[in-house]
Amino acid sequence: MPELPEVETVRAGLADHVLGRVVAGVDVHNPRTVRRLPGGAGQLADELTGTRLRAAVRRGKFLWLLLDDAAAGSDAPGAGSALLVHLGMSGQLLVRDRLTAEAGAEHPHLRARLHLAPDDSGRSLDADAAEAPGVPVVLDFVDQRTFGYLATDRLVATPDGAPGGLGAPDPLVPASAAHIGRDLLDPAVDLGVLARALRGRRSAVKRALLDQTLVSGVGNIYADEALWRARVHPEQPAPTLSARAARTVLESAAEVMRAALVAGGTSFDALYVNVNGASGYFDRSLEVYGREGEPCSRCGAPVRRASFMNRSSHFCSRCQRRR
DNA sequence: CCATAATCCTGTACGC
DNA sequence: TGCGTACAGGATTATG
Repeated sequence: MPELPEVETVRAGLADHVLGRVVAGVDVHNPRTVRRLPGGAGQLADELTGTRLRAAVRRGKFLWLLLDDAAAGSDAPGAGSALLVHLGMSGQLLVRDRLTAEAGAEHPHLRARLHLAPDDSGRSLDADAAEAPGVPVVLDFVDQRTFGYLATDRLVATPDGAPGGLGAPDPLVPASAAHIGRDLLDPAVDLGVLARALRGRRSAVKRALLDQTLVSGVGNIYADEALWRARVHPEQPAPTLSARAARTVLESAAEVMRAALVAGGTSFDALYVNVNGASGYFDRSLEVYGREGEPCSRCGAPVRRASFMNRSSHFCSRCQRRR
C-alpha cells in the first residue's frame, strides 16, 4: 500500500522521467479516476493538454506535478496549477516509450494514460532513463481498486498555522491538499511542535498518527511499525504519553519510513510498483505488521493483532504495554 | 473537538 | 469446484 516512502519513490521516478515534457493528449479509461473534477475527463484533458510538466512535488501521500501552462494560454490567474495524484490503495504510475506501450497489451487496470511529447527543453540527459528525452512516452495510471485519482488543481499558500509548518516559508500546495500537514521527512518539520500537538490530541496515539492533518504520510503499516519501535501501545491515549515518548514515536516513524525509502518502498501482492515497474521489498523488514502469532524479534512474545478503527493493529503485548 | 461508521473498489483467501 | 463471506485499506463525509 503506498505510504510516504512508496509515494516518494514514485515522485523521484517522475522527476527523472517526465519533467520537461509537454502533455500531448489524455485518455481516461475510467471516469472514477477523475471523480474529483466536476468536468470529468473533458476537464482533465482541457487543462492538461499543452502544459509542460515542471516539477514533481510530494507532501505525505499526496503527489503533484507543477504545470507550466503558459503554452496552453490559460486565462486562470494566480499562483499556478498542478496535476494532483493520489495513489490510494493500489495506484501505480508507469512510464514507457510510446512504441513499446502501443505494441503491448494494456494493463487490465489502466485507468488513464497521458501522452507526453519529447522533452525539447534542452535539459541534461538522464543516463538512467530507459527512454531518451527525444522519444514520446506515455504515463500510465494503473489502479486496481480505484481509490486513487487524478485532478488538476490550483495552487494556494498553505493557511497560517498549518500543523508542523512553523518557522518555514509557506509552500504552495494544491487547494484540495491544503489541509494536509507537513510530513516527517519534510526538512521544515518541527518535531517538538509536532510532539506537543500529538499529546494535545485526546484520542489514542495511533489514531493521532494516522491523522493526515496533524502529520502526513503515515499509514496503517508504518504506524504499527513506528509504535513497535517506540514501544508504545497503539491504543494508549495520546495525552498520557510523556513528552519524550511522543517525540520517540515521531522519530521512530521517520526512521522506519527512511529505511523503507532506502529499500524502495514496501510492497504487497504486487499491487505497488514504482514508476519503473520494480516492486519494493521492504515488507521483509516489517517487525509486526502482518506477523500475527510470530515471535517479537525483541522479546520473543507473540505479535498480537487487534481491531482498531475498523483496521488491524499489530503490536507486541510485552514490549508495548498500555499504560 | 472527537469518535464512530459508512462509503468507494477489486482481488485474494478461506470455510463449507 | 464453487459459492458466499471476510478482509485489505486512505480519505472523505455524515452523524452522534
